[in-house]
Amino acid sequence: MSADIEARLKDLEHACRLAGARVTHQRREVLRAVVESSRHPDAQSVLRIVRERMPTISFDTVYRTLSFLELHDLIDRVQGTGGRTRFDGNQLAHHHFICTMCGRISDFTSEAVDRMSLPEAALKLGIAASRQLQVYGVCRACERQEGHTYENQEQ
Amino acid sequence: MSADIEARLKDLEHACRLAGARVTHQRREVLRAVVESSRHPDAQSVLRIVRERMPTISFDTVYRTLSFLELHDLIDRVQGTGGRTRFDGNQLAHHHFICTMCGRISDFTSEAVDRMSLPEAALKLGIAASRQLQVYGVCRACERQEGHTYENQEQ
DNA sequence: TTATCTGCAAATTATTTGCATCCTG
DNA sequence: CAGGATGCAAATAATTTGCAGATAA
Repeated sequence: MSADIEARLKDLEHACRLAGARVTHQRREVLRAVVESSRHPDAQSVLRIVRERMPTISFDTVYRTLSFLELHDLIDRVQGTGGRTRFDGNQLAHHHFICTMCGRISDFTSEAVDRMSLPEAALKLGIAASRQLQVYGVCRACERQEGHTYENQEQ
Repeated sequence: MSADIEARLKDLEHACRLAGARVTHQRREVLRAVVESSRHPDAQSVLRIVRERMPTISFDTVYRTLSFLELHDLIDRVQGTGGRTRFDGNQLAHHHFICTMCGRISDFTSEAVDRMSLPEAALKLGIAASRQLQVYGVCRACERQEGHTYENQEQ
């Protein structure tokens, strides 16, 4: 899913131009970090990733930039299991598999879900704009771990 | 959705007995507040509601109790639009309509979603245990407001 | 009784903000 | 050059925790 980062940077430039905002290195790097990671990183992870290329960036700039990118529809804010807000750079329609053991969020697509008509009950509530299915379960990695619970990690 | 609160209080007693924990007034009232509200309240709202019947309850007890109830599968933790964690007392399979304007979360059910088979892509990620569809859009109330935007509330 | 809970206050953790300086356009 | 952006440090907001007294079983 590490998408076409160049195209996404173009989108950033476009959004900045439209907003009369500036295309800074920080904005580029934060966007790159979120888009290139398939882990749906939280602000702290984004800071860690961006610091590899730009050691001087600060935490508050990361927060400000993430909000800026979200405001201009370049990334989404999602919530996982833990307390921290996480960010999603995948702008294509997709759904989430959320591991209830490790908190990992993985993307998958489903035309069936995208296309299915919503029940009356939902239509009555308002005008729907988008939808996302969240599937909760145990991911492959944790599943393997779990099988060995009795050997290496009680509870 | 204000369900059968008596049955839910029985569940609480059962869970407490099982855990060797005590059935306190605070636990009863916090559970009642979450179950009887269809608004998916955050901790602050729960505090406000519970204080009507129990003026001395403190914020930290609310937090501790919400965690206790979640741990024993009596309520769920959900994330809405804002930053705060919200709680869901509806234990039946259901889905959410989330208003992107006011943040209101409303429940609806859908057998179609509950029963549909997941795509290969999702099955490959791990063992799915449950699923929930999140529909984002504008709720009826905000829809009405929006129509009058130009008259009463610019932006 | 007696181990568990609660309320209080203080501690953490996550996120936001004021301000002087810096950098993009 | 000039106004928006960054980095620093300090402020808020949300949530958690230690402890002594209160309470359910």
